[in-house]
Amino acid sequence: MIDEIIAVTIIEDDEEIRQSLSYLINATDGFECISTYPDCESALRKIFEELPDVILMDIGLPGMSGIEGIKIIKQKKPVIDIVVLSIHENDEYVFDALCAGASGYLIKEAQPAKILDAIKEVRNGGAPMSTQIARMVVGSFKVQPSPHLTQRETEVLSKLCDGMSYKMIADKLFISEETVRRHIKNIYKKLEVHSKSEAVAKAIKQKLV
Amino acid sequence: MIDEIIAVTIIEDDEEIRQSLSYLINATDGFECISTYPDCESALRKIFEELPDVILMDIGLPGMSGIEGIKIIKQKKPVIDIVVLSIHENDEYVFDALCAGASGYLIKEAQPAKILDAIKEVRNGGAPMSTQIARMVVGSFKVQPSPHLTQRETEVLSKLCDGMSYKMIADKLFISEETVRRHIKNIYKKLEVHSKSEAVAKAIKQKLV
DNA sequence: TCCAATATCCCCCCTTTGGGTTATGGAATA
DNA sequence: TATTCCATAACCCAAAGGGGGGATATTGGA
Repeated sequence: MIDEIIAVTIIEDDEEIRQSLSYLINATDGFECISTYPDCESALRKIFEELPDVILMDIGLPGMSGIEGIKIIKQKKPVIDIVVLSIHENDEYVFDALCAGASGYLIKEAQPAKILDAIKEVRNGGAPMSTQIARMVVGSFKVQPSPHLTQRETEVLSKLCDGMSYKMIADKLFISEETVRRHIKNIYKKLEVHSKSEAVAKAIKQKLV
Repeated sequence: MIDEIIAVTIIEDDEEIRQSLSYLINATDGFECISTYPDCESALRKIFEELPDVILMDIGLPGMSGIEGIKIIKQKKPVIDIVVLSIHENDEYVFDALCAGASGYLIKEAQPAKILDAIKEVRNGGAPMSTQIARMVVGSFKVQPSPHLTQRETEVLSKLCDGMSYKMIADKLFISEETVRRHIKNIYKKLEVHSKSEAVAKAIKQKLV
């Protein structure tokens, strides 16, 4: 696996960047740039025959956005690893790109060696990212301190999130529907909400369940 | 900043690991291990006076779990960076640890140089992780293809997730409540759910909104 | 040109939910 | 020991939600 040549495709509208990346890749042992495209549309017509191992993908493309392109490629060929090339380190598109299926996220100013490392790393099952991006991603997991729910309340809330009605919850927990209502009233107070859907939304977003 | 010595605290129940890490850190320029603890309880009694820059934290501790410890430390002193040391690369606790506030996640078998790098990296705003872990984290963002909702339906669903009632949605979109009902019926069909809370839960989990 | 999808609206009927109030026994804690 | 918190339970009432019909207008393709 490590000995094999990694086939890379570049999708990038800036011709200079495209060519210098392509040159860099072809000049390095173990890498081959098998194709380059200035936009997603033209790339999508060909890459499913070419089947590169890794795609270096710009986000700010003319026509179809890189995000859309990633979605389509990953849906059709999930084995292709996609590494995003972005201009800014602190990019609002990071999460969109990862949600769409990108496995890595680099800034264009990254040194050539970093880019080659990233290609190798993504091929080995890693997720190459700049340090700032990694911290953003990790930071997105952090949950803010939430109001304290009792054990029973948490239990009830979790069943609410499963879509159960008061009656179903009552049966499941072997308590009366009235008690379920009581717990839910208390939950609403603590979460400062006034309906099931608000409670469910808050519970899921704040990972209360 | 870069010139300053990074103060490190180690929380780790295995004495051998604890001491060898401590030795490693103290033997390296730019690092100082200011304290070590075999469990969270004893650490929590002291670290808020010692104020280390970085804590290397084991997860599988006797008594209070590392996850709990991270929560408490980050709640009280968010500036302290916490890097988790775990035994297995493919650890089920990764997400719990990151949600609790950890900024990095390493395996204990990592080479000494990697550990020192990680401490430096986390101090520079990065999120040091092994490649497998990084891929897990990034992978958790990917959304699976979802049933197609029309633009109007997505709009209505998003307002449902905000906790709005049929009536409020109708007013907001300048349509009748009946039309809102109709859209919601169609949404339920497509999502295969039978209540607002189920729809909201599904929408948020699958990032439909 | 006609069909399918979409967005809009209306009806009926019954269940579920949300907010208010009150009460009791047990456990924890101050 | 006294007090507070928790889980349990009941009642009332008005509003909201959910499932079943059916109807009309627009739009964009096949």
